[in-house]
Amino acid sequence: MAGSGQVRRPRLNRHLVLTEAVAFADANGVGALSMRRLAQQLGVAPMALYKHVTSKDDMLDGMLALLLEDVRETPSTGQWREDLRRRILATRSALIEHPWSQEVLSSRRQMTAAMLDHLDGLVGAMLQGGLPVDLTHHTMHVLGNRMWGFNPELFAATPASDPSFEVQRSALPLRHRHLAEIAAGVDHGAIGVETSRMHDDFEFNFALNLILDGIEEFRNAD
Amino acid sequence: MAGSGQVRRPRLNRHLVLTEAVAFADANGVGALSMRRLAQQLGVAPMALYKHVTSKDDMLDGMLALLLEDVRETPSTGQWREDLRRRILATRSALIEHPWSQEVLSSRRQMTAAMLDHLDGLVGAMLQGGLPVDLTHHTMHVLGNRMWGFNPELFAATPASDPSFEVQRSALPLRHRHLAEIAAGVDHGAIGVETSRMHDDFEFNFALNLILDGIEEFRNAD
DNA sequence: ACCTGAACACCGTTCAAGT
DNA sequence: ACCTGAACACCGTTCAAGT
Repeated sequence: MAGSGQVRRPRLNRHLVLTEAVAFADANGVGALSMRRLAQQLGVAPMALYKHVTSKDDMLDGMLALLLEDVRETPSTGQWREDLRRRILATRSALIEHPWSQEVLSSRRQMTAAMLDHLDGLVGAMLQGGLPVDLTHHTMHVLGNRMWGFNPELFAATPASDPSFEVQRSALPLRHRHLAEIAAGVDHGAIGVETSRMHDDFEFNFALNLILDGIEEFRNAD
Repeated sequence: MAGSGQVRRPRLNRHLVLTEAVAFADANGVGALSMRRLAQQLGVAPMALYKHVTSKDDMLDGMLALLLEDVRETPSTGQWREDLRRRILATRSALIEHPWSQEVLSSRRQMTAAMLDHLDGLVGAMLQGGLPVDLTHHTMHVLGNRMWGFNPELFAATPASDPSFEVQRSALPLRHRHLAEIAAGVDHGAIGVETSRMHDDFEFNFALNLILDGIEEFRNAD
């Protein structure tokens, strides 16, 4: 007679765990999302989840990947501004539909494959639309915050001491050609902490001046 | 002989708790910051903290307020672009010096007094520099992400059902004149959920077009 | 007024065990 | 191959008590 949670239990798998986790976070917020509560909702012992997800962090990364998957299906028009606008608005819609995603995104310390795929799609839209490489690079920085809703510089700066840094860099051309292409523009030798900070500062000021100049023009046109 | 943690204990107070919490988060990240560990570092029982801080959330808000205090001291030049640039760069420096702040900011669901003070200072710099009210309003939205490092729309949208909404709104003119001034520009009757979403959408697209137009100009000038 | 100790209801994750 | 139960080392916060 106890009608608590799910009655059917259609055999767990990663996708089911992730979709259920997304639904739970949508309904109750990430703060309330715990492995134990999610397991209970799935009518399963807490440790059953760990067969399909290596940790809670892995689960959170998987949840974000789920959101970004939808965005990747945005069709291409061949015009970079229109393509870019559509993709960015699609990303924004996804993040707004799942308000917890912003908080989760800003707590991640590593770029996941899903995030890199997503960025690569954006860069691809610009390059295929004929935008020069250097301007494409700048544009990614200008738009960074506006897509994710947080500052990507903070985790683009993978410390050089991290051994996974070199692996990630060498793997770039294979999975993310477009990212590799704009990275080649700045990659003279190793990027130290100082250099990378200088680069970030440059990009930030570029974006800031762009915005301020635009506003000033509006003002003078009035 | 056990040299664990602090030896002196100069009587707890709110400021001491907050500065120590900031130092702890700087050193170990917010993930590692717990009431128990902070108490241990201060050489005090966990519950001693609760005399100076009402909850962990209150402590996190206090920590952010501490960072924003420094920014408020930015001197004024009378030129809105220069004043704005300085304040934004000062904010950014503060957030970068304390990397945990972005994550904490994006987990807050309410604007605190400290955040409103900060925004009010920015709006004040623009209005006093002669920028029209409506353009000042737009500029705040364009710059939103770039200051905080996340999208302020998400928590500017206080639900109308929240009783504290009206209180906050009526208290605005007293503490935050400049914010009240730009709010008056859109505040025709109550702002429902639909209207506020439409407004956010408009601001988002305004910012996006501004950036894209700026980039396009760079491209053509090449 | 300020701090303590024990307790409550939680966490993520391990390990050995079940089927 | 997939799931369970008990256990470990944690959480934030309450309450009654100490000084």
